[in-house]
Amino acid sequence: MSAALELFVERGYAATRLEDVAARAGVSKGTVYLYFSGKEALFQAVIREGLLPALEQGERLAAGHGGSAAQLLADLLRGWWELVGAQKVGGLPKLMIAEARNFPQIARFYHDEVIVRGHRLLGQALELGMARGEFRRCELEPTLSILFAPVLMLAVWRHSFVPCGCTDGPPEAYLESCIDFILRALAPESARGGETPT
Amino acid sequence: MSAALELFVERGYAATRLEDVAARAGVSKGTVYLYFSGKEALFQAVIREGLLPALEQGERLAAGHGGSAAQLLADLLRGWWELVGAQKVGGLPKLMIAEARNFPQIARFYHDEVIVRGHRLLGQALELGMARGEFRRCELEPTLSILFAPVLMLAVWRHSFVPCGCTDGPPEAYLESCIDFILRALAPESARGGETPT
Amino acid sequence: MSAALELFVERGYAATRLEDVAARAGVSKGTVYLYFSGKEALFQAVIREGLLPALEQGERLAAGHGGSAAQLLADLLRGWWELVGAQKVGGLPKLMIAEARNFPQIARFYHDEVIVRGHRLLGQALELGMARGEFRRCELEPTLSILFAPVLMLAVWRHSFVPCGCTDGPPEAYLESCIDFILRALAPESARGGETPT
Amino acid sequence: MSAALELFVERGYAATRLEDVAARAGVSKGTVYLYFSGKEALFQAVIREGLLPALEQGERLAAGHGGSAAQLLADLLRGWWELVGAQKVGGLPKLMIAEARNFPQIARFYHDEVIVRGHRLLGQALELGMARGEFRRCELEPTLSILFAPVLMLAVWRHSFVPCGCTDGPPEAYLESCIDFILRALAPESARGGETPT
DNA sequence: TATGAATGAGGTTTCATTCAT
DNA sequence: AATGAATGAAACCTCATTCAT
Repeated sequence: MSAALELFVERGYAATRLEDVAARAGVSKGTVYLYFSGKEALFQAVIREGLLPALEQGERLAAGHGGSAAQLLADLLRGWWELVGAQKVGGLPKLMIAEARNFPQIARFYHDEVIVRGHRLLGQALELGMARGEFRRCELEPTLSILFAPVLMLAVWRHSFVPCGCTDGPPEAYLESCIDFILRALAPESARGGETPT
Repeated sequence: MSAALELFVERGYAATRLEDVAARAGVSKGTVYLYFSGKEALFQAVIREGLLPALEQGERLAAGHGGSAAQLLADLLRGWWELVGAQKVGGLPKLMIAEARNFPQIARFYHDEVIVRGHRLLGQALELGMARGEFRRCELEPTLSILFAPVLMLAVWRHSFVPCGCTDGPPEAYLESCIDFILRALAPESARGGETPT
Repeated sequence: MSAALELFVERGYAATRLEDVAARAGVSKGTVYLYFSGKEALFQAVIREGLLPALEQGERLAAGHGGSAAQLLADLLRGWWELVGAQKVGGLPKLMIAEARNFPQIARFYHDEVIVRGHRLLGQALELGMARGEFRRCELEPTLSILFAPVLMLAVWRHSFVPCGCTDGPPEAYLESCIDFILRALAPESARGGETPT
Repeated sequence: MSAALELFVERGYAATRLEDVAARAGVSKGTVYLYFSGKEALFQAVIREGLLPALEQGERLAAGHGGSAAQLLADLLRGWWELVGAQKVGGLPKLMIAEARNFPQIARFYHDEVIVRGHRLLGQALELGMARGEFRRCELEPTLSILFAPVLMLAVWRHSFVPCGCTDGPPEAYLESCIDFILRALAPESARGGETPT
């Protein structure tokens, strides 16, 4: 499954040959069929079992957090990067983006069990911050999508343009820039001089 | 080429059959070979000729803009959405993310001619804002990647999860939330009460 | 389809490779898929279109017949042998016997459209003979199955044991022995001295 | 071997997976190879050891028979049905018909050791009847094939069309009809009024 | 210019067979 | 004696590509 994850992320579903997966896993082609009923089942397994452990760890982190909302938010983003973004499973977002329309069922699973659950996690930090007055009041849903987009894109980039030699895509060091950017955007209205002009 | 764009975006490169491209274009399979030497050449053409017109229009818009930097930035983002994100070419980012590693040459072209050039365009607005004191001072490159990520992700979403029935993906109205979010994050330091805590 | 018929009859469905069918037909493997959606569809076509023409001709023969019932019956059997048994389609009974359980739907089609219809044809001759007093009175259905069995077996033999060098399988001359045997068994009771002892 | 017999008869040689044979026999796949050197050897064993016991019993029955030739013939046919046709080995004729051309050596064995020997057995009854004047004089070989065809077909049918729901194929009750039919056809010429017309 | 029949390399999948345990 | 994980040859099927019309 680790070999399959790598190759699916590298090449996409259709361009990945089961024979290559087997070779990278150090077994023969037929052996793959002992454990997965076919290519699609292997894909499902890769998706389903890829991110759930990281999510659970994230939920534990949130539950045991004692600092400010800003710190919790920052820690969640840094934790996500360490546990997901910088790992092999960090390729899953790219993979799901690429294959969602070809596997709607799996896409819905990923949406419901990963994205929604991840938003719920970040949403707790956001609500906490708003309740405490650390953050300005804002709508939960669009804000969550927006604030997570840069760090998500960082992971997507690592598995698409970066390996092509386009190294000036988002460098990893910019994770801190993301966090800074996000926290500034969430700062309370009262602390600022004027409104945002359009 | 329009048919090819649609299908490549929907299904990815490998899963798109030339026969389907031909069928959607209303011609026969052989006819495709009269205009493109093969599948890869068709893919190249789709990528190369997809976004350049929109970029040029964006550059014209920037050149003739007379308002504030914030307005210019907002107009560029809105213009990108109207001309690119909401159009069929709005699927190109998803397509390039999915296929970059399979076509490194094309990825580099896309990076150099689309991404870098797009950043240069947005960068002008950013620099203008910093020079005028409308925006706080910040590093150009990470900030550009970060501020464009949410709206880029909006387009990517439209072509991956949204067609799978995951409708709570960012709706178009959230474009304005993006702009608001970005402008808040770019607001000058002096206008704010405290530093961003970590 | 002619090549497919030959090979299916020779080797059975599972042991026939599509590539061999293509080779015998003088085309390439892929060409088969232009005309049939797969192996099973090819099999269906072979069965469905194999015997119907011969049946129709048999029905025409019966309709225009003016001789005695015995002559009609004999002509039908001889005609069946010439048009079916001695031809390539004469392998279809063997094929259907071998594959019926693997393709129940096709078996039912064959039963309804070939066997039942064939029995109806022979049944006309039998009923005519009984009405005229040429044949003794007997139940239609078992008698039809019984009287057709020897000539059917002759065709089955030709495509199973005969090609294995078991040449003392029924030769074609034995068709006349069949007819003689059958007509004797159908002779009126009154013409005979005693009952059949058991 | 019992499991193999069932499955070979049901599905044919090629479509039978050794794994299914093992499963139906309640052992593992590897165990089959402890007793048979491979699939073909298993097939051979099934054929070779399937019908010989029944034949021997038939020969004993003939040796100890004291009744009329007609009674002997009828008893042989009834005995064959009970011991072979109605048993699992009754599927062997269908199996051999289907696979003869794929296994010519086995086909010749079956022909020499089963068919020829069976004909010899029936032939004794036929010769006895002709010598006694119970039966008309006729050529031995074609007559044997012809008279055995209906009851053979009954067994073949049981394993091909009947399991497909084509129940109006030869019902088993028709065994007696067969015997009646055969004995009528074998009745002496002198007992009949006229010749068989053609 | 446009077609579509034909091709064959290459993919997924099956399954007889082996062998260490 | 029995197992079952592993193998790889071979089958079915797809589809990019060609070419005569």
